[in-house]
Amino acid sequence: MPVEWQPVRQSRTHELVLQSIEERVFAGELRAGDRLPPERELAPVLGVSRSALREALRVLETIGVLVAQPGRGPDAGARIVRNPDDALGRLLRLHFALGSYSLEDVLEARVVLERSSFEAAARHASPDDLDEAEALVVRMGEPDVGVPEFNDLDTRFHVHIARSSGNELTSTLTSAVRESVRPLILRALEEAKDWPATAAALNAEHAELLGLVRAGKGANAADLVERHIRSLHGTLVDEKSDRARGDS
Amino acid sequence: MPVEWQPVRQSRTHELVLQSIEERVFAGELRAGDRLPPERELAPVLGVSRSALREALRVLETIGVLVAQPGRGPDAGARIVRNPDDALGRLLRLHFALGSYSLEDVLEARVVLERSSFEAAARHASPDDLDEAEALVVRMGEPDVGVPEFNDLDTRFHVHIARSSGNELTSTLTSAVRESVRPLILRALEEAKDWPATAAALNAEHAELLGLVRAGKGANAADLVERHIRSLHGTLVDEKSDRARGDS
DNA sequence: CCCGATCTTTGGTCCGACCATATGCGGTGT
DNA sequence: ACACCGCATATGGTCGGACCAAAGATCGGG
Repeated sequence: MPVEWQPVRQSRTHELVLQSIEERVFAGELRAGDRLPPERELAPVLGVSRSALREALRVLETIGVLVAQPGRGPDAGARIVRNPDDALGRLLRLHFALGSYSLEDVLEARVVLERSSFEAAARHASPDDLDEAEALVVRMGEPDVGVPEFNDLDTRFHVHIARSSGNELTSTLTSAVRESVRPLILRALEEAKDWPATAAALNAEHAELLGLVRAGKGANAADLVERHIRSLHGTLVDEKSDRARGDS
Repeated sequence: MPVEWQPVRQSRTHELVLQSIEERVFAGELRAGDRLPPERELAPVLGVSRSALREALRVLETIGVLVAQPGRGPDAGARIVRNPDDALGRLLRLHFALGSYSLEDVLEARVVLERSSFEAAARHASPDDLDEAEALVVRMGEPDVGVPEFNDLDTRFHVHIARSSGNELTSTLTSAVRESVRPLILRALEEAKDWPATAAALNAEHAELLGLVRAGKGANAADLVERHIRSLHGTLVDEKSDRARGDS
């Protein structure tokens, strides 16, 4: 009796439909790019109403496994896709907002994931990847960048490095985790005392990071990105407690 | 022109509803435990049909942010909750099945996450946590455990350590990533030549891991869990290529 | 042969009804 | 007074049918 009892509640037909479609995915019968039959055909085949079917499809859509387009032609209808990033991002954002994760948890996760990303990027990144990252750093270094754009570029820099590490999963996770704290970072940057100096300091680290990756010094890059992230999150924690005091 | 254009397509009312509810969550107006108004009340307030509202609620439910129960009383209705684990697990399982992530990606992610988990657990785990982990290892060591139960206990051991690391986010990620390859590991174990020997070997490592965590030797535990995971995934890769040859 | 109006397919929405479930209330018998 | 049984009610879940909107397909006219 090691496992706790858990509610059996089945009934809900849209879950059965979901299960049925999932099985096809697991069995490899449904692959990315495949089209599902039109709702009006599939529903009676499965023996459910169109509403129930639609709720199952909506679930698959939020998971990033399906997209639907009205109209006619090869691109219309419900298609199986692989787009986990938005789904994961939304999931983490909401749960972070609900307090499922503390800021410290996010910090540690970022450190762990991005250390790995930078280490792998130092080995696997292609010249094109590095050039693109370079362009982001250059843009961030220009004096006219506002806070929102800087935040956007910063996110893209970190995510881009993760992407060029060659690991889709960790890059997706990195992107999602970074996204989940984006509003916090944005507000922290907005309230920085001396914005140009802050931006310059942050971007100097970006340039150094990129240099280390380019030189193949993965271990050094990992250490630096850990410091980079920890210092930024340090200001966030202060910010958060400030706000807590202010709100109370 | 740094950012790519992206489709504007709004229209879909259930997405607007979703956005509206999300905003309340981000603003802190909706917190875990809160109840939403009944669908029949909320829909007209938002100016949408009940179906559209329901599809939005379904999205929130699959994200693990909402649960709904029929009936009457304080537990009935739609409630905000924090249950990211199932949602994340399903997401990764499906995307892994669709080939969004390679087995190597999952391997690296597991290594990175679990190294961190074991290192943190060596510092933060409570005696109760360790005792529970101990019970799992003991059970895994008994000779009558079948493959499915062993796989289940193994999963729970790794997830339990992650939980006791004190980091909700990495433990959720660990659990989800481990879940996504569960069927593969299950099949690999089932096809092991000498199952009792395999189980004993694996569990010896579990016992050693637990000992290191108990002794506070986080770095050693991290190294060992990395070897532990890599060796297991090594058999998985073989298994997968075997199957690829067989299926072709 | 090209262009535009119209048709057809397909997802998106709405409405109204009914079903299933679980609580709350009230009546009834002891 | 208390226990039990059954009905009312609130709530999510499902169903069926209708209509709307988008976008390629089709066909007719120039």
